[in-house]
Amino acid sequence: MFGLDEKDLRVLLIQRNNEPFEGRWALPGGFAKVGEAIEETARRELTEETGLKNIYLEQLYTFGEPDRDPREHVITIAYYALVNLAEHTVRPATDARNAAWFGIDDVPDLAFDHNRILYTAYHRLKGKISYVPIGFELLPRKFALRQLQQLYEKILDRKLDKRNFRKKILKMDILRELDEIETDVAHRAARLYCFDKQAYDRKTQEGFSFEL
Amino acid sequence: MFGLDEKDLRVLLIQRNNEPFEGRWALPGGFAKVGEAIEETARRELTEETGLKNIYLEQLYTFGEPDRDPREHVITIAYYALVNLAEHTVRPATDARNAAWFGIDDVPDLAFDHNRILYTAYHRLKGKISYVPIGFELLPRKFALRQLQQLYEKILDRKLDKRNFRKKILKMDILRELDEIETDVAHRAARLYCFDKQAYDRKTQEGFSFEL
DNA sequence: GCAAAAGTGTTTAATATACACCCATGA
DNA sequence: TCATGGGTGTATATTAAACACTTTTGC
Repeated sequence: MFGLDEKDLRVLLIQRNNEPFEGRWALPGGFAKVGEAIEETARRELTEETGLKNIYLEQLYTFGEPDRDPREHVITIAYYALVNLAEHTVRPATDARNAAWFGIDDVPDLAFDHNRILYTAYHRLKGKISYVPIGFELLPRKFALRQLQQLYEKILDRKLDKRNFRKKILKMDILRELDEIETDVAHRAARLYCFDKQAYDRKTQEGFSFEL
Repeated sequence: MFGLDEKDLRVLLIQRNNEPFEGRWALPGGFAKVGEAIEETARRELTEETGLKNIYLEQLYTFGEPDRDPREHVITIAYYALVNLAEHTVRPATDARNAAWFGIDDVPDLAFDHNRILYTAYHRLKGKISYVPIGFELLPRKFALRQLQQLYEKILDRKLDKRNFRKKILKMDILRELDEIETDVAHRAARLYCFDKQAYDRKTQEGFSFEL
């Protein structure tokens, strides 16, 4: 689960309170139930562990080496989720487990092969954000272009030119310019925009493809 | 499993001789063993059903809706494979099951949700072939540029300009020009090339990225 | 000699890149 | 009044697209 705050791309980790790897940080997750669609399992676990519903969720990859779990052969169908931290509060599970957001560059040694899973997810996010408009899932519904640009800069890990970035994204015609501006900023307030999914879907059907 | 002949992109199907869906065509596959890495399962099944080894194999997606299989809740971790039909002969499994190559546009109603799985695989192939050099897996080791172009035309399902295509692919410097030409063709023989994986890997490390 | 595909350059349009200043606002 | 980010345009370089003829070879 990825979230974005003013500074960093962050990942939600949960501290294990059972063996194996007791005390270690790990990705949130749990076991599937027979008769439950696997995406439902992912959503259920997500809600149980964070209280979040209706957020962006996508299957990542399935990990099935026999020694991933020291107890027995466990197959993990990994999903990743995107959430905007400004508008969703994570309410950790009731069962006393410690949950925390870690900056993507400050992630410790995790339980099992979770560092590898996380790396795979970050890699996917990095690749996908340039050709599918999923970045908006990490921002508040109404955002300034600066926020969008910083999001891309953080995830792609390189600087972008302000004028070129604005030109390109606005020319796509998939942002709706709102009659609102930022509040509570210590400088000139920026105009707010929101992602226009209808426009995006329509244009996509007509052959348009997002690219940044 | 995808293969390419002179005419078409083809898919290997196997006719079921057990319930459910007895007599229907289906994607090749089988059950995983506890203690076996899932990619190993895929490779083992591939070899058992076709005799093929050492071919390109990549995890596709995991399908886990509870009603996919009328008998019980089965989770399928789908892989797709690419093979060049000119240099590999498919030797169907010994157990009397019928196996055949179908043109991608002539695939019948398959067992289970296999049409959906196949569609997902085709979609992945179509998307991936433009930015990862996996197309070469479908061609003989030595090939003419015409063959490569036709491959792209078939998979992307649109015509490409001959001069522009050649310019672009040759400029990448990832093909090695061989001192050989085609034989047994009823017209002027074309120069043969092979994919230079070393060069590709080196250039990739230096920041190059394939795109067609 | 003819059918079939190989091989080859140039022009034009579109897109990407590089780059700097004035403006509005809150502290 | 100063610090901070908002907002804007142009020139240049790069890349993509469109387009047609001559050459080679086998039959």
